[in-house]
Amino acid sequence: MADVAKLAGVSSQTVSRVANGQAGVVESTREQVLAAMRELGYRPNSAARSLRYGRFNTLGVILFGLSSTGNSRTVEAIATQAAAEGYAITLIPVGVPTQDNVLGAFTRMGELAVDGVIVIIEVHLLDAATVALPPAVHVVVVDSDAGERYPVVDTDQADGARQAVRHLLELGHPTVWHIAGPAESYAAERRAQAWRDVLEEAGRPVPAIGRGDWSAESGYQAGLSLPPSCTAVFVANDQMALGVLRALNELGRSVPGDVSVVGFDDIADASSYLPPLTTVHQDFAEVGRRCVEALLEQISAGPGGPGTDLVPTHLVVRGSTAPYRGVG
Amino acid sequence: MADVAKLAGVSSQTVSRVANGQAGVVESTREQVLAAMRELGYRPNSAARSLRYGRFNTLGVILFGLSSTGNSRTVEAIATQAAAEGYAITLIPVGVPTQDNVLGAFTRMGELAVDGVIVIIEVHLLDAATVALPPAVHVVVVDSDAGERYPVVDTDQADGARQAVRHLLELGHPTVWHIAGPAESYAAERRAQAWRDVLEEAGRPVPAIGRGDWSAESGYQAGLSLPPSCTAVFVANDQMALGVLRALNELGRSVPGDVSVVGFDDIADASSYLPPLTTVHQDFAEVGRRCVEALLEQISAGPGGPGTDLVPTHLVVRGSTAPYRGVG
DNA sequence: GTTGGAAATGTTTGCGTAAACATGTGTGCC
DNA sequence: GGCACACATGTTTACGCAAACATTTCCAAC
Repeated sequence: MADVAKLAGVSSQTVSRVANGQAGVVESTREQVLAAMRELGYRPNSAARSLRYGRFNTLGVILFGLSSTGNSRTVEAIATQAAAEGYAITLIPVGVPTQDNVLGAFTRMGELAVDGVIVIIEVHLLDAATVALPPAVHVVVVDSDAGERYPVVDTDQADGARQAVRHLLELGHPTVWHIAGPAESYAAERRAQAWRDVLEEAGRPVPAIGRGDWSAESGYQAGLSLPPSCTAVFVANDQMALGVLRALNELGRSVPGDVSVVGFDDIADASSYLPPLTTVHQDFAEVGRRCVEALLEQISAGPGGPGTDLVPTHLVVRGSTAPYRGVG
Repeated sequence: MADVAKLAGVSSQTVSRVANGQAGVVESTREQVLAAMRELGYRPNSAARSLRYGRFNTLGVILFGLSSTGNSRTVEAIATQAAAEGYAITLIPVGVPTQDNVLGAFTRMGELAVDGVIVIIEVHLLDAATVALPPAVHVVVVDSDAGERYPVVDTDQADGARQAVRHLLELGHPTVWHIAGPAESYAAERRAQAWRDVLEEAGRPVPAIGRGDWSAESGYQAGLSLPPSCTAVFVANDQMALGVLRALNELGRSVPGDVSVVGFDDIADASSYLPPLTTVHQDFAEVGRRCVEALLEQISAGPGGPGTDLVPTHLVVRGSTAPYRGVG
């Protein structure tokens, strides 16, 4: 900056004024400064800026993996929204979700140049990590049950699951099987709980639950274990549903002729499955948007109380569900 | 820091030494300082650190979208590798790939606190943006043809495509159709070129090319246009291949009985398609790893020359390809 | 011609950190 | 006992920027 000032024949303060577009600089001076900036390839040092202002204009995102589920779409929405608000996004991936790793991520985040943190992570791991999170850091949690400690933005998992199960019951199926996500996942548990609730409310038998790890392969394995009496399955995400479709195909049971299948997420590919998958649409973009909003609100206005902001879901009916016509 | 120093009854310099784990601090003093740090919830200000050191320990990643193809896996690998090296990742998403937006991203990146930039973006858009990128910023490009200006890390697209097409020819198919990605994509063009080359070398007819936009839906559309004479298709990515499988299913042609299909990417779901997809495996993690390595090398040792670092691919044979048995 | 005041520009200062240098404080050796 | 030397700790300074305050310049009104 000093070099620019010297070349333009002005003080560094004037350079600063020009750089920030402040008023009170005469046009001719401004021109000279801009010319000098160009000549020297000057760009402001954001570290010094941050130091001066006490803010980084950066948000941190702690997450497990981008490959899984809709995480990547949420992150993308967060990044887009943050960019629109003049913030950058810093990613802290936690490879294997051990407690140590999560603690490490929080510690690292504490040392990072961020004004706030969005946590996309299962909360039981968060418990232990809470201690490590500096109290001054603002936090918003996605998809978790931290409602008592932090603001939470979440998809309305329970409602989506209810819609899915009711849809199958309305088609006449005597009951609905369920292939859940990992037991450690709060989202998986809520979907499973809603499934159970609807069945019990309707006075239907509650079949044994299946489990997968969100991957198509695990859905395939779980699908192979479905009994012949099963005519309707609610699968906790689309990728596992893909595996279930494959399993049913190998078992010689047609979808939706013999078995109806509903997924969850409405990923882009779901409409191209064989058959196109009936599934629960999640608005990942909206979740990301609200996260950023809530976090910025918190940063500017101080910590808002905990609480949960639910983003609605809706069922998308495609070709994988059909009326009940008896056990094949 | 000053508060910590006062509480511990030492100078701020000693606090600094403790914080950085430097030698030359007696155990008892160190204990006191650490205690004071804990009590005050002290955490070092990274802006000041960056200002002092002239480095940010942050890498920027410019990209289109995380939802597409293997981008998210590459980004994840980049983030993981960077974290291992003590660097954080800042994401700069470019929503719609217009030239303006790309320029904007580069400008923003120039103002951001990053030591280097990894660009995951088509290079024809990069051309215009090059001007805007400050010369002092280190750059590594992924999956593009910037080989003459920047170091490039890339999957060996051409070799992967060759393996795919040769596999189909070896199965006895008279020729191989191709459904390519968007024409603007360099990766898509290289895969298409390799497909054409292999057919021409083998003296086979080169059918008209199909096109999609990488999405399953576009693959479905392209798949519907395949002529009855087609017995083998090489699809430029797995998601489009999923759409092709659906199209062939609707057309009443069996895979692999009537038509063999090969994809590209080997995404996790591909093994659960109906039938499980034969595809070209890309090592996204390795690409991410090498990117970070190359960039850090550049940062520490000065600009390495341009050039391309190719990550090998290999064919994974599953259930979607079978020997030729005449036109169904 | 002087004076007042607004506008343009310059100077000082501090943000939090760590390198470089300066100052203690003790230990061992002659 | 005195001296040298190693080691622990304190003081000064600069990193790049911008707020706060200080100064200069210029014009208008009398």
